[in-house]
Amino acid sequence: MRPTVHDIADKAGVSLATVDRVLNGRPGVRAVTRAKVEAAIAALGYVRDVAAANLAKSRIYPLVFILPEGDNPFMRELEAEVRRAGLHSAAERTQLSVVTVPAFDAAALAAAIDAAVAENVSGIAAVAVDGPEVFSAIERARAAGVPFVTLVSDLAGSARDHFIGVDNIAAGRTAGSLMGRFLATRPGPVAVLAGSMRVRDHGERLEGFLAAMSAMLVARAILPVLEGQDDPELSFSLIAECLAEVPDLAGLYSLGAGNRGLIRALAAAGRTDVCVIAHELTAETRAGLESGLVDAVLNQDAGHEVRSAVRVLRAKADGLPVNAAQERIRLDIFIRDNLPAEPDAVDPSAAGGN
Amino acid sequence: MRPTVHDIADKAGVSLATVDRVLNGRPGVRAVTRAKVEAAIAALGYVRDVAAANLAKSRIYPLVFILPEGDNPFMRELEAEVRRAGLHSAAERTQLSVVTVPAFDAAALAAAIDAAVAENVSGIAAVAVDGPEVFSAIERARAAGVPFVTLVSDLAGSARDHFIGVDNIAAGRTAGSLMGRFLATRPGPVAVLAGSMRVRDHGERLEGFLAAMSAMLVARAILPVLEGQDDPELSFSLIAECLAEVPDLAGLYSLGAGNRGLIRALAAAGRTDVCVIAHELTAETRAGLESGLVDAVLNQDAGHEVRSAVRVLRAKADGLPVNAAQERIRLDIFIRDNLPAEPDAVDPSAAGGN
DNA sequence: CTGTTAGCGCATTCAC
DNA sequence: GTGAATGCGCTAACAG
Repeated sequence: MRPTVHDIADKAGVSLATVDRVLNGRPGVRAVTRAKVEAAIAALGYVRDVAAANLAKSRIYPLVFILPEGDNPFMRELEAEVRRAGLHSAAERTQLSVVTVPAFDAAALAAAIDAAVAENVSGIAAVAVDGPEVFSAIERARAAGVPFVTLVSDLAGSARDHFIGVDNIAAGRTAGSLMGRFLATRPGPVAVLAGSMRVRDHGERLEGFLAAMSAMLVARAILPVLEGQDDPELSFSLIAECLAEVPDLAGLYSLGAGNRGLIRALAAAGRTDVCVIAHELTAETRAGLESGLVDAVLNQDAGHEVRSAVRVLRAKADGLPVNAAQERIRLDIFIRDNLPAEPDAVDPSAAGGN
Repeated sequence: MRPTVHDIADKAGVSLATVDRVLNGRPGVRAVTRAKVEAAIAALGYVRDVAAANLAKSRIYPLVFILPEGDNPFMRELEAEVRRAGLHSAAERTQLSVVTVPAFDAAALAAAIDAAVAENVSGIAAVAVDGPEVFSAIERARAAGVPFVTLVSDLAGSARDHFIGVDNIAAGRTAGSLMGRFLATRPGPVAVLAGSMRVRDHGERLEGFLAAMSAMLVARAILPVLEGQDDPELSFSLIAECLAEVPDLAGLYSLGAGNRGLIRALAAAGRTDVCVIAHELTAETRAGLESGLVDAVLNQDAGHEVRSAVRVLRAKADGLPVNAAQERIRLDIFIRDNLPAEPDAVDPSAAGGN
């Protein structure tokens, strides 16, 4: 049987309470006593039974996810994953909630962060918008002792505890590399559709993409970036216009959302020959892959991200270390042939996750 | 607060023990009493606290993984992942062990299965070899009440409870599709290196690959399959010979192991122009991607597979349902640009996993 | 500073 | 058939 607190209490010749104090780094223990207990812990190779600990402290951790509102399918999927995780979050003694704010709006995000802090939550995860208000709001949260993680789009240099999302520069590079290989020697310029440069993920993806394209053997013109605000309508008109103006367009990299509009414009123009690479596997991009209109989709798994955020925030709330390697979010590549089965009805009894 | 067994006992006007009996489907309860309790459970929307339940029944579940021996890097990684999972398996009250048997040897596998059953384990996961001995051994295990899952390579039609691994036909199709796109209009035949047709995953990958290649616009000759027995030396000579005999070889699909030999042969011949697609991200294939010798690697995450196997076997042992959608193993595509960071030192404190 | 005690939600003897 | 009592490993009042 593996050692318990009792064993270490016996071995150290102290009481359970004292063991608990040193185990949890609480004050009120003489240095010598502490040393004895720590020696016993080490000697017995004790590891705390987290389940039992959680059971005993029937504390619950309210965690809030702040996401952009609107019909960005990936964000809605993220929201759905939070709700899904919420179904069996009781087991981890967390209580998940979602707050939505206008997209690309730093002031609104900052206000939502402050509100969450005022509500005394145990942790905040947010899709970061770049802006000074956001930086200071994050600082206030951390000053108030509230753990904070950025989700999907990072804000390096801020006070956030952790970033949960893919390496967006590598994502852009991957897109560029695939685009180059798929196009091979075929001539023609490449267009890029972004949402907004106010979120860093879009900027980083563009950076990686340009780097990879410029490293290709075949030099290729990259048209000026189109900013579609992640809006399907705006994206539709931007792409439609681009297709009309650039008849020899060879490739299209969509590094943000608004893909519904993009696909509609391509279909309307009957341009199945353009090599299209988009981000996030949603109903739209999946249909695009299946119909052949889209060639590859780069994806980050929303479910993984949500679960990772929960784990990290809980760890931070408890002052425990997080294993960075474990929490690294992978960049998935999907083509028509490795599409996962359609996600079917949610099963609340589901646990863990891969 | 969410309802507990006490609440339902009160509501139903019975004792804790009775509640527990109906909760766990144990006999010794009158139909009327059972109905009352079930009504209370439904009314309160009770859901069992699994952590507390596990704590109470301090039972442990010995699970055994049966893997092929030898220096197949993917199998060794699988083994390492089992040990890694074993470090924090105490939390799930499981005790993991690994048994290795000669590769592609149905009789040895069957014997190992029987031995595990004799040791009275709570569950078995094995990389299945095709053969009648294996079928009957699986049947004996199941007859003895021991849950059984196939890992990596399935044995559909057998008595196994579940298969944990990728859809290998889709994997082959993906390889074929990528190969076709990467080669584009470049002429030349394609070679296929397999391990052995005695494991179904290799057969299925081949099937998918051939299907995708034959669906390509550009017809292309596929050379007869080379069987390298997952052995680096044998694979080396087969590939070296092939490269010598087929100077215009355009592509090479390695659907099994032995990639160290393959890469060595390519490097020796200086054939960086051949489009190479291989399986499993190991030190060899990673180096191949980085050096440009390998163009794409299809991967199944060994860590995910091990954790999935543990979850499924535990669920089966407890008679609980498994969420098939949750346990689906994805096929990862890696190219040079989306390679994950080198796995660093293992952190035993790590939990869960994505 | 340190120890005693009573739970957390559930499973399991053992009586009745 | 059913119920009372005890313990799983840990935390948290409350005493000393």
